[in-house]
Amino acid sequence: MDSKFVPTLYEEKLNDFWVKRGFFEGKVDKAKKPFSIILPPPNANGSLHTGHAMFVFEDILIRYNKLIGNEVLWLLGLDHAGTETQFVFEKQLNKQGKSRYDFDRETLFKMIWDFVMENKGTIKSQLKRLGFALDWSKEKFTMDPEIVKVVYRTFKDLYDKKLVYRAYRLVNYCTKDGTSYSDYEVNYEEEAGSLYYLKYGPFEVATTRPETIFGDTGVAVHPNDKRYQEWIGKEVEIQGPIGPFKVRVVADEAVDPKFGTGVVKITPAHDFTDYEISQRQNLPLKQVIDFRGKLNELTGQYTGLNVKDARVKVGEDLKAKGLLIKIKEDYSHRVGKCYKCGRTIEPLPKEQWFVKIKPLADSAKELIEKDEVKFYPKKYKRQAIQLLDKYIDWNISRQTVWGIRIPAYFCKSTKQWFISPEKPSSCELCDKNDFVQDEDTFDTWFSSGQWPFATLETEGNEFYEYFYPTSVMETGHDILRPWVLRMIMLGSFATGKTPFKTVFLHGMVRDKKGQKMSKSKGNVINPLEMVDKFGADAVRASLVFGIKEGADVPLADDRVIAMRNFANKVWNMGRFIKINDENSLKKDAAQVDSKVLTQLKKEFEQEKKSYQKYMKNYQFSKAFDLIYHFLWHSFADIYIEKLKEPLQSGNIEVLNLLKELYFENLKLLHPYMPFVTEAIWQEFHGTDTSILEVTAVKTI
RNA sequence: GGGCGUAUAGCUCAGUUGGCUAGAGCGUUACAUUGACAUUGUAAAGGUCUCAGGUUCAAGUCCUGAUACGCCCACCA
Repeated sequence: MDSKFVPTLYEEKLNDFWVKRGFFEGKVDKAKKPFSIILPPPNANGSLHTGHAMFVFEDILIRYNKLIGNEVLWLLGLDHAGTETQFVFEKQLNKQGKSRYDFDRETLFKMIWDFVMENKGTIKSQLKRLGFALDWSKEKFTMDPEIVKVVYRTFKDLYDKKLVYRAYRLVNYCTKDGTSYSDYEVNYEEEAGSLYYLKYGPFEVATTRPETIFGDTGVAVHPNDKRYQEWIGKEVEIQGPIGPFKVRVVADEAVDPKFGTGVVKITPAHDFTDYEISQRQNLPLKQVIDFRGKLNELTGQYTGLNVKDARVKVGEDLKAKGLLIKIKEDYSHRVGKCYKCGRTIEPLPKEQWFVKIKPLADSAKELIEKDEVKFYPKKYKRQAIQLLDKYIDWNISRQTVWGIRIPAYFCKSTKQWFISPEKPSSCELCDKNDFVQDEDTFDTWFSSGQWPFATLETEGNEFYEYFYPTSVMETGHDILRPWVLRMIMLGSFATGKTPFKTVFLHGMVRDKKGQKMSKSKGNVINPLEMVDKFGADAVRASLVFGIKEGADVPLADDRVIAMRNFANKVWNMGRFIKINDENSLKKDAAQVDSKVLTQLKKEFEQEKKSYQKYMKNYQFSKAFDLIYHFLWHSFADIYIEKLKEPLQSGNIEVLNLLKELYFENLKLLHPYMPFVTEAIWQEFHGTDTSILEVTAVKTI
């Protein structure tokens, strides 16, 4: 054995060896207990980032379960990541001075498809470099035809059970990306604006958006506000920039009588609160801003102006007409921004497909409350329930080309929608064939929300029955709501079962100072560079060592170096034992105090017991800490030192005990540091053997 | 405004149902060793465990309150 463990000499070789031996190809084996994890599919639009390195927790679980003799499956998959990917791709196009409008739908789709296929390869090789024991023989992609079939089936089932409906309502629309988004793809930011106080018929109102005045269809006051009782229910005439118009005065609880004058102008088409009021009060909806973010033909001379310019112009013109009372400058308020491009989100009315959430959320809640799905760390159970309580209907339509096209067909003669995986041959109502397919694609989360059962189904019924529900869903706590909860909702809807028995949520990877990584801060670390420098074992272990489960973890050189040193220490323990193993048996060997051996055995038994307990409770950091301290500061620093002389003089009892306990510890350590442990194993037992072979494992 | 979380050594973090003479990694200091390992060993310095009350024989650990920071949710015309 070398005097140092050099990761680069082993990593690729061992990875190939594991794949070749098929250790992690999931098979139906009724004699064994199944243990399955579905990899949260990385977005196939770039390369691996530090967050993906946290999948190490899944690898620990998979390797541990393999070692204790379970049949494991860690299913590899990738996500097409609809709007995300299209956004990334369009940025590339823009660099070449082009835009998505330069291409027709089919061409654009094909271009993105090629782009994604290229990235898929990159990501897979990166996952492999981290030593992840995925089942490389069964790769899934969210746009695989078999997956799409399942997604279509779920959509139809939801529709048939009245849990999908089409509605014309306000959506979050990004006029730059040209698509609507769901509610939490909008980030609210504090922004300084101007608050305009307007003369508004008999009232005075305050607004940050005077340009929406053309879409006003009502004016609201609080029902108990004594100042305005006489007006409620009446129609009043308002002087506007392009002449007078009439609105109805309504009384609504949503109005805060203490804010401003206690009077609100209602623009149902361009403000969410106003939209809700209009629904309650039966006020008409009048769209005056189009999907490019410009004022439309209902705004007279303002037609074609973008929102920002129109705001200033309308303000000026109202002032000229004596309708502007005052402007409060530097008025700080919160504005919705597109989470991708940062542009202000425009609430616009649009016809879209929605999932009715309440029944789905209720059944998901029940599963969680009954612990059919368990959460680690435990605090997320309560958080999950709270989030489910607040879930609102889910807009699943996206106006992007890249995605799974919604299988909905509109019959132009009957004006009816039909849900069907393929274009219907004729209309059920009119017998004509006059269909047009919905242009939109599904929200990515609609397909990834079906991931566990959809992927397993494509492997056949027996396979599905064996591995579903999966054992653990391990992912970042940031996608509890958009992904984990949706999987529970859609999974239980489609299969009648929870898609996974346990949820384990890890924290975020930070830089060495504990700061969030971001391109603008320039503190982004590429995990693969760390692997190049220090080895995969070291990078993996550094993400686990000394960090409470679920907490954020700093990815820092000194932490990785410490783990590289540990790997080397373990290697050298083996080297020392091996050197003496080759000396072997002498008759005049030095004797040893048997108490030392008893003490060593006892310490090991305790270590093993605690290890098992920690692994069972998902306390990965503690289990690792245990091995770290036992191996380094007991086994090496105390026992090897104490037993050095007997060992070197050929005491076979000592040699055998040290060997046995050392190998046992390699097994315990293997889930955390697969490469160094396997490399050592092979140094002792030959390169055609593996620590992963069940025959090698007797005592964990 | 609602919810959650965190405050422990210079830095990054552990500390399970209260028993701690409070630990680890990195850093610092001294010494040792090229004898499995300098990616090493031995030892040392360094903490009124954010603050104020309370429960208890006993509190970093439980309760109440305060302060600071972080996250999630709702979103103000």
